[in-house]
Amino acid sequence: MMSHGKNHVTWTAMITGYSRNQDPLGAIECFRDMRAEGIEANQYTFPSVLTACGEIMAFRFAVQVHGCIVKGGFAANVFVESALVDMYARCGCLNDARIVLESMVVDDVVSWNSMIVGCVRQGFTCDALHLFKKMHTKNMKIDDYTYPSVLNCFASLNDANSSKSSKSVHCMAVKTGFERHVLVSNALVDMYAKRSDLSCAFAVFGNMKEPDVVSWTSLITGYTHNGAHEQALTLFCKMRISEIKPDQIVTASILSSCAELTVLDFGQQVHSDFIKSGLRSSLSVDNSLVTMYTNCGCIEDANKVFASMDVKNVITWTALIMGYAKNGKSNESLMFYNEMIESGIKPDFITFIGLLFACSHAGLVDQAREYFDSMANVYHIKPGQDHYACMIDLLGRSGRIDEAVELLNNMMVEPDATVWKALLSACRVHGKIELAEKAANTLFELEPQDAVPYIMLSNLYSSTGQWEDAARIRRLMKSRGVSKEPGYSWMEINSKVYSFMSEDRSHEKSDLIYSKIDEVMMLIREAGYVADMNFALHNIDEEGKELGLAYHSEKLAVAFGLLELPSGMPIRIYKNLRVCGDCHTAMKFISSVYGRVIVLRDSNRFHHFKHGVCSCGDYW
DNA sequence: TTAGGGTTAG
Repeated sequence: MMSHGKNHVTWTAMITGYSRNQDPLGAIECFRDMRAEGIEANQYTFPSVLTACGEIMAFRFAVQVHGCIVKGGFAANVFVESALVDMYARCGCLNDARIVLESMVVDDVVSWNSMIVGCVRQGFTCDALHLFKKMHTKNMKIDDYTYPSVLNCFASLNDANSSKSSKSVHCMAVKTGFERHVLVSNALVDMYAKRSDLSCAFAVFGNMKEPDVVSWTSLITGYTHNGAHEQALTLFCKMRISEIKPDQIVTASILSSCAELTVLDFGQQVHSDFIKSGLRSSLSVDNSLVTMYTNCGCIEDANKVFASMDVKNVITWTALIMGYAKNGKSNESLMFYNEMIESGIKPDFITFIGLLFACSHAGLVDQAREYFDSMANVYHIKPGQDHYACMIDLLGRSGRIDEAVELLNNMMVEPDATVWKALLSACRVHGKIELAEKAANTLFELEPQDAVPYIMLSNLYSSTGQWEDAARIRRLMKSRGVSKEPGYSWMEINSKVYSFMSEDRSHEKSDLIYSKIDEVMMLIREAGYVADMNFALHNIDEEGKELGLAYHSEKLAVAFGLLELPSGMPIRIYKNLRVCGDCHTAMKFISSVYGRVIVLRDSNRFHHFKHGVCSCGDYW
């Protein structure tokens, strides 16, 4: 008897409804109720319920459904079979999916598409491509669902060997007219962007009649992943002009570029526009916001976002751990790590980079050792070059050079340039010339065009008065055509960016800035500042050296800030290289003499100067 | 019944 007057058509309509409205649990419940009522499912019911199972990977229930299908005699229906392939593929059971696929009498394009997607999702790109080739040789129909999955394979196979094949598939799509489908062009833009072929990505994008938010996102993240963050921001603005509304995905992506560029104004605007849009926030948007705010030195705002999050994952916690460490709050950073573990979330490869970074900037050698050992022992994560570099940096800074060397010699993998640079930098701090020479020579071979080791070694010679050796290294550098990235500082005042090079006189208010510096230097000298000649690296007389130090880019910037910003307002300065020791000391004095908060973000971390003290505890 | 874009790292 049919209860409530429902027949199998009504039940099927309900199940399909739940399934289409992305309520897989509802669909499965409904299917159960239908069975409990004694009503048999048919070839229309099974595909819907199988889709729901695949959606939430309800594998065991799905196997029972498969049993019903066989018993009910629906196993030879092509719709049911393709739904089975899709369900098994989504549940990660590629073998079961393959068994169903191979038992089918007809070559059904939907089933083959599902199989290909399943392989791609599980990372079996070669199998996916093999299936695609087979479809081609069998002369099967290839449709607008097939292309995106296949192109996705080439997106993840970013090697030179697959370049030709990826272009052939693109040609096929053009010849067969499928390139005109938005999903296919989007997959093409994404594929080229992920293969770092931005000109091809841009060409496909440019040919699109109506690029949608996905097309824009693919292009924007292409620029982001290739380090072209400014261009990513420009594209985002163009997207807004063309009246495409940003969604969660593109918002998360652009905020990560804002974080990278530390453009707080832009990031805040993206944040408020997103709130105004009325879209619900997502985990990735919130994660990007936490990173953006901590990277811009706004711990409070990052905290607000963090506190508002109902769901947090390892990325959220890692962003916070890293953010606090960068802002000189290592103890809080480690506290968050403990909270993360207590909440049952496991750290990953990157979490440990953050942890070691935190330890490194607080001089917590023993604790770092414990974390480092726990990586392999507790979490079975193999330490990478970055982790070794952090440890060597940490040991070096705390004067344990021998332990640093020992760690380097016992590495499980061949040390790369990152690790040698950490050792070289440790030598710089502790004046270990011989070891520094060894590290620098290794680096000259590993990365001959990198200016950093030349500069470091030359500076080390200068600081010990070995001017001849310093000059020799500079000549060597010049003869090899290596050029140094010039140091500069910049600041944003009323949405305008002002940048300064060392001894820069190009600014329109140059005279005022230089007289302000003279005043600053005089006042801080009275307060006890003494120039640190270790950082004056020219073989000139003492007075000349001191003048050179006074005109470092960050000092020019702070003088400009004192002139332009009302008293009581913090002065925020960004620098592309690490702050020098002398400037660091000077900033402390300036913060106390002028009663100003100075926030200086260098290439490594934040320094918050207040009342003569820096948040880094002079350890950076 | 099948398809596309994302978040943490010196």
